[in-house]
Amino acid sequence: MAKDKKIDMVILGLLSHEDLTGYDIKKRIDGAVSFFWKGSFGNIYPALKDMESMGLIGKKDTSVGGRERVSYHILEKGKEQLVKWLREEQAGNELRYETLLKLFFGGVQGKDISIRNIELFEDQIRSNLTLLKGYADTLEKNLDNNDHVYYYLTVSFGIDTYEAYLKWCVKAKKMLKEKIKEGEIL
Amino acid sequence: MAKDKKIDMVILGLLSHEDLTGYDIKKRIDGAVSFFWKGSFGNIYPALKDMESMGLIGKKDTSVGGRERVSYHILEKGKEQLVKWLREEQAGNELRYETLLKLFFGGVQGKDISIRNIELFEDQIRSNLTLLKGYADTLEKNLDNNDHVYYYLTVSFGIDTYEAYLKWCVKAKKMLKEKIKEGEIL
DNA sequence: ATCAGCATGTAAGGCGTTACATGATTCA
DNA sequence: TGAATCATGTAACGCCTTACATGCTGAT
Repeated sequence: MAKDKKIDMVILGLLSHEDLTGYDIKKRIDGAVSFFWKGSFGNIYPALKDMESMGLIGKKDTSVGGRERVSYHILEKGKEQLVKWLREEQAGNELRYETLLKLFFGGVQGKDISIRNIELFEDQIRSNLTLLKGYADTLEKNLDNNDHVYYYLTVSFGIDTYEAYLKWCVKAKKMLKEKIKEGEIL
Repeated sequence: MAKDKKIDMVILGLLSHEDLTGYDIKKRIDGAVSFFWKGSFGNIYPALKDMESMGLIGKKDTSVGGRERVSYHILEKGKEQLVKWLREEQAGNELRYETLLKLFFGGVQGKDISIRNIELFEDQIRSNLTLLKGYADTLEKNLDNNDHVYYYLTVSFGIDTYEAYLKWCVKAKKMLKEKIKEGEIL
């Protein structure tokens, strides 16, 4: 009974679709997954090693010329663990919004800083939104592929929430401009 | 030049409003802040100790009877650090949505599990939403207090995004029911 | 020739969670 | 009397990030 480390689940999930190298896995995570999960090499390679030794995944040397390349594929035991995790009726959803933290404590200085922080957040969200819409366009084209439906749903979650964020930004800036009256310095 | 550990900023922010014990700080974080930031005793007490030794905050024994009690208050140097952080034009906003991770890999088994996971998410969001609306009601009553405006904005961020989540849940369940045709087992 | 991208990995350090350990007070 | 809440803290462990270290290949 392993401990269900989340990066393991991400890797198993990706490998359930196709064989991948550690480097590939990183690229996949940095793609459409990145807005709801992250991974790093220092994270991925050790996980790969562990799961291989536990018999969850298998490896194959796919080196080309002098360039080292190790591809991993999922094994039966790995698939079982993946499904077990999917069936568990609990999910740790966590957000850490430094922007909100700063806003929460915005009162300690002038409102300009808070407005500026919201604008920075807006910019960040807007560019993420563009990326997500790009993914959505591609996915929409073949929703007959079951897997694409699942991908599309996560992407549309991102789009919907980011759009809600942007609406909130407008409202928040307006409220700060109207409601905060300050005889402040700094 | 300290390292801007986020829990330090949370504590400095809270102490900028009122003197608090470690226990109080935990309670504050578990309140309206909890949906965008978390903290634990094993996190808070050491941070308090460090910041006291660095001269960012001061402590006072406020024991009552035999019950030990240490209250902390913010010092000038602590306030400077807080403001410095607020002015930094970058914010690490991170979400880790296990629900979305599970959905992303939903294709490896039947859609029922994915629908079930969305329903569980919905329940979780709905009860959080009720709490947030409670906070919002209280805060709305005196928005003449500048601090309350800031609190209100973070709470309304939560409400707006949670409402967007719920709308997405309806859409996602519908799409899974319509689009996924499976001759699958298990 | 050089730079970007492919490719693998380790090491140190940072941060946080969980569990443990202890004890007082208040209220039913 | 016992449970809940107040209150402080430590220790072990787990996980991840960052930086480092190395080397090949393909395109300009």
